[in-house]
Amino acid sequence: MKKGERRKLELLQIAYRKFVTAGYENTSVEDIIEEAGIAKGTYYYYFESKEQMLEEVIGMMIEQEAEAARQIAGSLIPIPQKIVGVFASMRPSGEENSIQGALHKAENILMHNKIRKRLMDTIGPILSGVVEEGIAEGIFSCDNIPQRVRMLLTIGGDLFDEGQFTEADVAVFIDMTEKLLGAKPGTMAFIRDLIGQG
Amino acid sequence: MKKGERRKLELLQIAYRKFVTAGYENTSVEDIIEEAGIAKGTYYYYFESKEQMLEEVIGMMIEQEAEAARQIAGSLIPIPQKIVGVFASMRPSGEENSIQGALHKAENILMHNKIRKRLMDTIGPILSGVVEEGIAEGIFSCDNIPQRVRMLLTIGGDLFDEGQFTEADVAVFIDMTEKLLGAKPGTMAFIRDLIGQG
Amino acid sequence: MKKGERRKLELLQIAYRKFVTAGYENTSVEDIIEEAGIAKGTYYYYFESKEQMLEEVIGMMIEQEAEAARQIAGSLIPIPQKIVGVFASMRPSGEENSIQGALHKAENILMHNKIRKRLMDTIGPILSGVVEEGIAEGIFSCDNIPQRVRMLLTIGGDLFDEGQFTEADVAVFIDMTEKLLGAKPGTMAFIRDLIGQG
Amino acid sequence: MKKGERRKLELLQIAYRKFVTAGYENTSVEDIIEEAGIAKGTYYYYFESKEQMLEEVIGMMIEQEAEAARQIAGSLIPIPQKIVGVFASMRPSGEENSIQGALHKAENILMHNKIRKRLMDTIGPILSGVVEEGIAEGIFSCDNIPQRVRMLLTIGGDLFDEGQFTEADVAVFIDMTEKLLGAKPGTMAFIRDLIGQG
DNA sequence: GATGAATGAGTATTCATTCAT
DNA sequence: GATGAATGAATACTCATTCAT
Repeated sequence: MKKGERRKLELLQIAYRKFVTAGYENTSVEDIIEEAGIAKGTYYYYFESKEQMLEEVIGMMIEQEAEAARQIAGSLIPIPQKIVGVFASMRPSGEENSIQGALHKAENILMHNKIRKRLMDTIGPILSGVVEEGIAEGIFSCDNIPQRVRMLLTIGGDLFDEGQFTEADVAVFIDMTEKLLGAKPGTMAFIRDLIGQG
Repeated sequence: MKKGERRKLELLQIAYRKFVTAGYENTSVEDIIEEAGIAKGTYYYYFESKEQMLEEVIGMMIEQEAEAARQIAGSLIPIPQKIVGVFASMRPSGEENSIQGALHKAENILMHNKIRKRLMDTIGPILSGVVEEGIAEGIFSCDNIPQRVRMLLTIGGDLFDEGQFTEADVAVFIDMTEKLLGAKPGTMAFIRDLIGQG
Repeated sequence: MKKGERRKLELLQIAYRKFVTAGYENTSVEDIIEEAGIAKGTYYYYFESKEQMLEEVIGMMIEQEAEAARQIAGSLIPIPQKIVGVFASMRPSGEENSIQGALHKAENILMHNKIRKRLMDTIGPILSGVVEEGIAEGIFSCDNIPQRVRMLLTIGGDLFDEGQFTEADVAVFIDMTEKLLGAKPGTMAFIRDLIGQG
Repeated sequence: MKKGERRKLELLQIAYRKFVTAGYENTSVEDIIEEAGIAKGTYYYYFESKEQMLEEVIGMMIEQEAEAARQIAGSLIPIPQKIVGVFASMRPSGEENSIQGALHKAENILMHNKIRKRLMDTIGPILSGVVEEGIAEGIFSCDNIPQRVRMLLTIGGDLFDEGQFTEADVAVFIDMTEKLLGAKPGTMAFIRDLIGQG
């Protein structure tokens, strides 16, 4: 990695943290360069505009999550577990948990939505692949896979992103997943055990 | 209606149109008063701030849609039709159709999200009532009604609000609705006929 | 007192409290009428402008303090005590003590200065009278009485208005007062006992 | 001096003149940048806010006057002349005389007071030093020097800042200064000759 | 005496972006 | 690669005052 690339990456990471903490709109270019210790001009040497930087920041995030999802999809664990694993890969892990909360503050809707959309495009196909695999194995049985996957992702996002869901929510989600994919009742029941924190 | 009230209503309507057309953030107070032909001071005589005005604008919209939904829920049409009707009441009608498209431009996410949330709180209970009625009549059969209704609304919003959906989307939506509510296959099939425009 | 007069007085008192608490500039006409429970128009029925109201408020305060000073000057207590008494009459009493602190907040300089000036014009002559009386009695001995009184008031104001003064301040003040008025050393020493709180 | 520094200084000087002529509150940022021929953004590149600029303007003034006072205090002229010289250093000189008048217009109280306070803190110690020197030489004789100096400055400010004082004022001021510092009568009498303009 | 709707001039501040060096 | 001085459009909000009713 060249020197310039490293600096760009550093800027992206600083920006990511700021965007996600304070919101894209509330983070000024000034804020970013101040923390990075560089001059205004330097910033615009690396990025065309603030908005374009946002796209790169999001691209970086997405790529990480997509990579994790692909790993899971390609692994040897049971299909239902893969489904859940792919979902989980979309959720910020560890220390970023606090960040996730911030992602839902009113000021972050713009970023949140952009992420949502691109996540749908990237994770969607991966998940569809898993479902197809499940159909081949006889675990699932359904048509219109992309459409069903989209619904799954939509509801999953709505439910789990907020970080606030009840047991009833989970129960209904399990029920719906099974029915949507045409799985035997109980196929996805193990989800309930995975989700403790709520 | 008193003189002041009429003017306030007029301002709300102008703002509504602007917010929805150009986005909340891209509409300046200046824009609004210019069209209304009033002075800055007059604007602030009626509204504490631009943001508070947004809340009132949204409240106005919601109330209209909720009223329509209540009418439908209270009417004598078949339960499945009521479900669809309530959904339909959430969609802007007639001339506002062009507006609806705008509601999804990136600049409108803030407003869009505020509306979404409040719609969920207002329409949700009405829809739940209809589902309960359906259960009483033996048409539906399910538990955790509020959770299921929420999912229905989430997916419905995602699908239909954008104004872009395919036949496959509708097919899956019908399938999912029936399964989510525990209805006999075909119960909601008539939806397909209602939706022609896409 | 007619009805209108009573209302005007009430407004003056509300304004006085607000001006002195929050500062003249930070008190809007709105604030005043809100507390008084009257309409904008009514306010302007009683006062030409906000500034003119300030003059009336100050006039009211001054008149009260001047009256107290005149009483003391006309009483039968010893001359040195009269001097001190007149000084004391300028200081807000009792519950207004908290107010006095506020009178020195940056926001109140305008009002504070206006008061200072008018106090000088009103209390000055009264104090001069007392000094002349003291000269007649042989307690004091000096010329240019108004000038000396002015200095006394200036320093007294600077020292005591702030509410922050040390023993050394008082000692020097006593010394200076005696010398300025040509009194025997110790004549004003009793002041020290009067001032305990600081 | 770097390019940026020069421009900042230029802005400070323009602002100083405006503040002092028209008053701080009556001078808009617009007024300043218009005369400087720069853009809004440039102004805020150099100053965080208008208020912070005021602080810098005052700091600049104070530093000049303090420097003059220090020179006088460190020179070889007789002590009484030093006292007067230090006082004189506080008064704007030459062309700024017209400015001085303006400093007392009602609109300038805020600035005036800020200056007064900081002047007390800066000039006070210098003057105290001179008094101590005088005591060492046997010209003065007193305790509580800082307190006495403060009174001197307070009265001096009240008297001379306004630019309006009579012979009687000066006579009493001389008398008081001598007594306050414990000097022999006549020690400061030369002041009378220095002040001709009134 | 009293109302309250209407005015509109006035102002500080933000911030992404550019470009000569 | 890097700097940092300069830009200037954009904007929400305040408030004393007026006047028809």
